[in-house]
Amino acid sequence: MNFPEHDQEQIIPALKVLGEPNRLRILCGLGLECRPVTDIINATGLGQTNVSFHLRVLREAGFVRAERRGPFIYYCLADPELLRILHDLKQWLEARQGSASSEGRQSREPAKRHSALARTKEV
Amino acid sequence: MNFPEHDQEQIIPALKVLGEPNRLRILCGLGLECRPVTDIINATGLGQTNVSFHLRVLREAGFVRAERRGPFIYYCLADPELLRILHDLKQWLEARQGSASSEGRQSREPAKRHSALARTKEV
DNA sequence: CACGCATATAAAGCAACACTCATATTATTC
DNA sequence: GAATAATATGAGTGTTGCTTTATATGCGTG
Repeated sequence: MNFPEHDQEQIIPALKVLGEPNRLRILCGLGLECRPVTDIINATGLGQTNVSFHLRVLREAGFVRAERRGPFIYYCLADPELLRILHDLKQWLEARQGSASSEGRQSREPAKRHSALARTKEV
Repeated sequence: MNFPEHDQEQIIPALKVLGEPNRLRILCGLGLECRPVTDIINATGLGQTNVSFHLRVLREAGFVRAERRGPFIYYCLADPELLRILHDLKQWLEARQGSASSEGRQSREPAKRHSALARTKEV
């Protein structure tokens, strides 16, 4: 599978939106039930203005829907299927956690002199 | 499906790493083939230092592997399966694009007086 | 229609992060 | 081992974006 730039540009805004802790918290906190903003404020402990800000971002990205009922505005997950995708990502990360031979740097092997034969080594 | 905070914290760093355009470009540009840094620099047109910076982030996040071959350091996708997950996300976004009744704001309906019956309306 | 509650918007402050410049490290070749 | 190529690291700068303070809008009730 390959991933042309056109497709990349399509998913980047979504990744940016999802990559913010408070925003993801709000999103996942919604679950399947619609909730008024006040509930979200209480559940997260964030400021009203801040929640409103993040909800706007989530709304404009199409992750949540908003509908007014009387004086309240209820927010809902636009499509619970999104959680499945996030779940897939989590699974993948967990799976990699075990098999990651070198998690970034190191490889504290005895340096293994460059013998012109063993020309490949992890960094 | 629900998504506890513990799981959220797990995927947020990954989302942050993937949500940066140049980084995603580097990652997807790798595809399945291992490439020396110079190739990446040429392919992307980014500065050497900048590419090196992003490669470090990708490496520490476990998205790419690095191995030295002589004077070059080759970078590889750690697991092509990741592209499948990104592809899923793209599919989901495309699917939503069509069905998104209100893409953020508006709903320019005739305001429909709050008749105590029709108490629900999109925002 | 004035008041109160629920939520949104605007503007300003501040922190995180991407990018660049200068320099260091590691490996190869002569 | 000095010179050169490939890549990494560190410090400084600018931008993006989260947060907050202040204010506005919309809806229900008396």
